[in-house]
Amino acid sequence: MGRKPSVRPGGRSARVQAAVHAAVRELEAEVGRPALTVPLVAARAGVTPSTIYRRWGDLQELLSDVAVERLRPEAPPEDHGRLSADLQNWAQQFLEEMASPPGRAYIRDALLGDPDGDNAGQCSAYAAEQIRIILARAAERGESFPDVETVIDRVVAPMMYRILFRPGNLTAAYAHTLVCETLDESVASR
Amino acid sequence: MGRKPSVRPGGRSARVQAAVHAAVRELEAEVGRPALTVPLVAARAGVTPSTIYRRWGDLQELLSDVAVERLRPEAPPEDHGRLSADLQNWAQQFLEEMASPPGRAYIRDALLGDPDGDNAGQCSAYAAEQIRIILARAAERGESFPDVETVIDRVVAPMMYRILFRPGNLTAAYAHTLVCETLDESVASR
DNA sequence: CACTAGACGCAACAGCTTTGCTTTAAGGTG
DNA sequence: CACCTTAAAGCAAAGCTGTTGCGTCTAGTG
Repeated sequence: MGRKPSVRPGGRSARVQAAVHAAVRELEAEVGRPALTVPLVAARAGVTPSTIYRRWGDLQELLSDVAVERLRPEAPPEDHGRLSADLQNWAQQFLEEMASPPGRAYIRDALLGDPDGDNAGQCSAYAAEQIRIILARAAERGESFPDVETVIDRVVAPMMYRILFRPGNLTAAYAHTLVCETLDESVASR
Repeated sequence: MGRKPSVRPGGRSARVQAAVHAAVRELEAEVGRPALTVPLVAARAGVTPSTIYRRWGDLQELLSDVAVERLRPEAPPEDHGRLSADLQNWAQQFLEEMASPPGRAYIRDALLGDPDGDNAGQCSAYAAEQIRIILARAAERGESFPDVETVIDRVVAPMMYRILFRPGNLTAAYAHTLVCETLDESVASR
């Protein structure tokens, strides 16, 4: 890849990057995603279109970048004192966020303009990190707990699959069930 | 939506649809996906570009249609006489097909030009149907078996999640483990 | 302080996409 | 079977997007 993060961190390039990202977010809110075009974004950002084409390649890759940024969790998961509560809470928030129309749009964007699957990997890493934190807390408390991969396979993956491939029918109860099943088994296996 | 399947089934429309789909497949093999353009496809299909734009909207939606067609299973899953063998076999074939570079490309295309998530739903339905057949056979044999949703959550979803979000590291052994865990539990729960 | 290299601006061009209008053909009706 | 209605395809022109070569500028370097 070697395009996006290798930007000459402090200076003109950084300003351009920030201006373009900001322009995308503004215009997305103003005119809607389908009406976005590279020249439009460029004009808003005070940049020439060719700059965007050279740095990002096309609109999809740019949107992919912005989407990943938006999918980054802003804070570590809340601490409710118990693994089950932590995980239930996190899973339900995650589902709510990701299953909402804007959430879906971001996921799709992140996946789409992403030839190397780098941005998608980033999204997955965000979720994994949040889960790691939750499980680390459980470890400190002396609770038994599953490993990160198991939680991803049993909780995150099913939710994502449904979000992407089966629009509709996504309830908090579904997340609840997934977490319960995962934890029951992890306890049983000890 | 009301664009694709509502075509006036028999006649010119159908011929055009077939010609365009065929043109996409041919050109995809000849010049590669990134070089595909609407005018190019139109020329090969013996159609004017505006026809494609009016019927499909843009190249992505057209590719999405073609991709879904390619992801449709050609035959019912093989019968190996035992649920575990049937499911193991199917899961490994599925993973191999979907995780391959062309498989990934089709999945991405199918998801991409798909505003309503209609095509994605179709993909999911294909997999569900194959699983349903496998489980129905198990039922006939008197074996205990999980339900379709469970298999999707425990086997299909984790594979798809990894394919989409974590490029690399997809082995047949992974599919094997997923199936084993799913079946063990379903047996234990009886 | 001069130097090098990467990034942006500018401008022109090629090609895609859109759109109004016309023509064709499918399916229904008397 | 001929006619009528209507959806879809052809055509052509206009607008806009995406591409590329070249000159300029800024940021890091010796």
